[in-house]
Amino acid sequence: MDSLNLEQLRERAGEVSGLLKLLSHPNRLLVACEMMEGERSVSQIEASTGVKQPNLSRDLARMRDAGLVTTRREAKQVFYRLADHRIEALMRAMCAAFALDLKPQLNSSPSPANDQGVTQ
Amino acid sequence: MDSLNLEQLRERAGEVSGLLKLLSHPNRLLVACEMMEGERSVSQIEASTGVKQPNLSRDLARMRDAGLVTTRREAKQVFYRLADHRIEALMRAMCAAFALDLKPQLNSSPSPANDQGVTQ
DNA sequence: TATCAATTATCGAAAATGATAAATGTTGTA
DNA sequence: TACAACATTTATCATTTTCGATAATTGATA
Repeated sequence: MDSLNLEQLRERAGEVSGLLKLLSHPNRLLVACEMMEGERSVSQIEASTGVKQPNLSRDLARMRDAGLVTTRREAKQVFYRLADHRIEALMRAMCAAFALDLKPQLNSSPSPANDQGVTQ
Repeated sequence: MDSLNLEQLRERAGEVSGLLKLLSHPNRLLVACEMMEGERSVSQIEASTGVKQPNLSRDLARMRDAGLVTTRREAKQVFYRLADHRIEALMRAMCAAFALDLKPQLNSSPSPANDQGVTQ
């Protein structure tokens, strides 16, 4: 029960997997999570994630090209924000599935669904 | 609001992004979706997804190594099933986010959240 | 041993990655 | 204007990983 329509997914497999690919690297995943809190400048993201600027910029460009984020320039700084609410929804679901806290405060379930020891 | 705990994610970014990577290829995404309906033999998956056997086997091995699927042998055939309920939850959320039907019958929302034109 | 199912091995092409250097664009200031 | 300082982007490179395709191998059954 509760399975996908395979025919439908076949058509959109490229599109969907392409978006997933953008979240399938530690750096970009961190970047996306950082932007869950709202608009961030490149330097802010660099500082909080530790990703080096040139690579960060390249990753952000990929996300931008995919329509996942939008940008706004203010003086010297460029601010990025998540443009795709599908990604936000997906990330929230991801947090729930992988028992990642949302805001530091909220931590209802101790550690459900974390007994698989998955590595890569 | 509703953002991730960055510190926590940093520790698990590799683990989580590694699992996402397994869904970030059209073939493996289709394979995972096929298994949402239940246990499937390799030949069944090959037939329904169109992925050629050697590559399919390699992809299934990756998923197995990641603990995402488990196998059961019955005579000549090997049956695969999703072993990770986190992935199931994630995929259901993905369907919701990307407006992918669950079972062919159910199609409540016409096409919400599909106006971004994401390609990559 | 013949046959079917699945896995493993191998190959070349394409893409991703981290690192470094160079080039933009923007602002303030002499 | 010219120029320095800052933020970001683009270019480049070597290395690694991934991909599709093909061939060879293993495992199970009759």
